[in-house]
Amino acid sequence: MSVQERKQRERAERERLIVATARELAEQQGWDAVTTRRLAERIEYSQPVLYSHFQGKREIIGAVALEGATELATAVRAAASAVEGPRARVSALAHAYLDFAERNPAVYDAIFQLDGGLAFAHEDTPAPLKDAFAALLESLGEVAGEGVHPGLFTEVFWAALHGVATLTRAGRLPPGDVEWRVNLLVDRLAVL
Amino acid sequence: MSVQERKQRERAERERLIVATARELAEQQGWDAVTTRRLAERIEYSQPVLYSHFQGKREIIGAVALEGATELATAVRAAASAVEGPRARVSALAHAYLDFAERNPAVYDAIFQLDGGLAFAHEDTPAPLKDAFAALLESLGEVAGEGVHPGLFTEVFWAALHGVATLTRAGRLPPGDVEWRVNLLVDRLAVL
DNA sequence: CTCGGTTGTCTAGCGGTGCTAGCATCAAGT
DNA sequence: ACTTGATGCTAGCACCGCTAGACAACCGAG
Repeated sequence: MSVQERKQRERAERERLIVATARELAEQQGWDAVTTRRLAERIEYSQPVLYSHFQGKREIIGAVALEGATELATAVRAAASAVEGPRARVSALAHAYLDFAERNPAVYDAIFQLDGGLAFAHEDTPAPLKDAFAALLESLGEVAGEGVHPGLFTEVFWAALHGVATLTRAGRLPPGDVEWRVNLLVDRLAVL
Repeated sequence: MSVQERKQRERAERERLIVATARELAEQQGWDAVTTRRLAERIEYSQPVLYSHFQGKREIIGAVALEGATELATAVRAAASAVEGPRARVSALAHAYLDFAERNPAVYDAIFQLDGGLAFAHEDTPAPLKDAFAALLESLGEVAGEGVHPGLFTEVFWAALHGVATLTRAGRLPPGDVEWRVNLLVDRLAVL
């Protein structure tokens, strides 16, 4: 028994190594550089080993996305709970969100831009993704305003943050003015 | 002279054919299906011909993006000028924008998601892109509110639309409720 | 302690990608 | 009519995601 357990442990360990290496490589050189060959070389195994853990590259991206979604949820909750009052909370949430996107661009892409084979907005959406949305909802639902469904309000506020995050990073919006943009979104969208 | 002119005309015609075919193929089967081989076969020339018109695939995507940006600007202006009053104008603009993104997903990606080698938010930004932003600014600048820079306001409003458009299409937001989302954005962000 | 069988990993290769070197062809200008 | 230059083609490079099949290492049974 113990032999099989050890092997299982080692296998799980190697799987974590694959995901961590893929993430590292993506952050360092972009997702284009994350090829199965390079990834295999970095973990010091041959290519087919990757396919004994994941169905394909898409599933590896998906694994990075789930890991990232968990961290995003944590970051958002931590920021929101660190301050008092709805205005400060929403503002802190927005900053935490944009900060995460800026500091982990590859992971953010894995979650929201790339095809990781993940389902969204269905009942079979993976838990980390649902939880990340829940983390937003916890703070944003409070400021939806009367007669506005908290979930729908959260979606719109989130979409606005997402737009700012992606357009900024893609060079479509000039950097800087983050503080200003967040203030505008919070002041106008949130009902305090 | 006339011979050279004819050749130049034919060459320009072929370039248009390449861009139109790339766009068509992308809309039909997605950008992944737009390979240089398939594209060459569709225009009934060999691959290297593509490279006598464009530096590479990226530049072809860029050409589709520029064409799309021009159309987007036109669509936005047409929608805005068709109605009276700031509220209706901004609402019409938002609908036109989201409509364009939904009906031309591949072109929208070429403009805003893919790497077409285009510069944004610099002085050497291609004219069609600057003009598309200008089209937004014309209507949105009016409702920025006092003390708020029209350009910065336009960027934020645009980012919100972009977020809604991309998240919806990627399945990250449930479809439907478009009317509702637009109303929320217009009512809260715009100062009427 | 040996021996089958299973389990795990690797080498090699398939069809595809973007891109290019170098050759053939054909038309224009002398 | 001949040369010359432009033009498009064939063939091939290095790389991609992915997989079949060979091979080695380890397990439990006798």
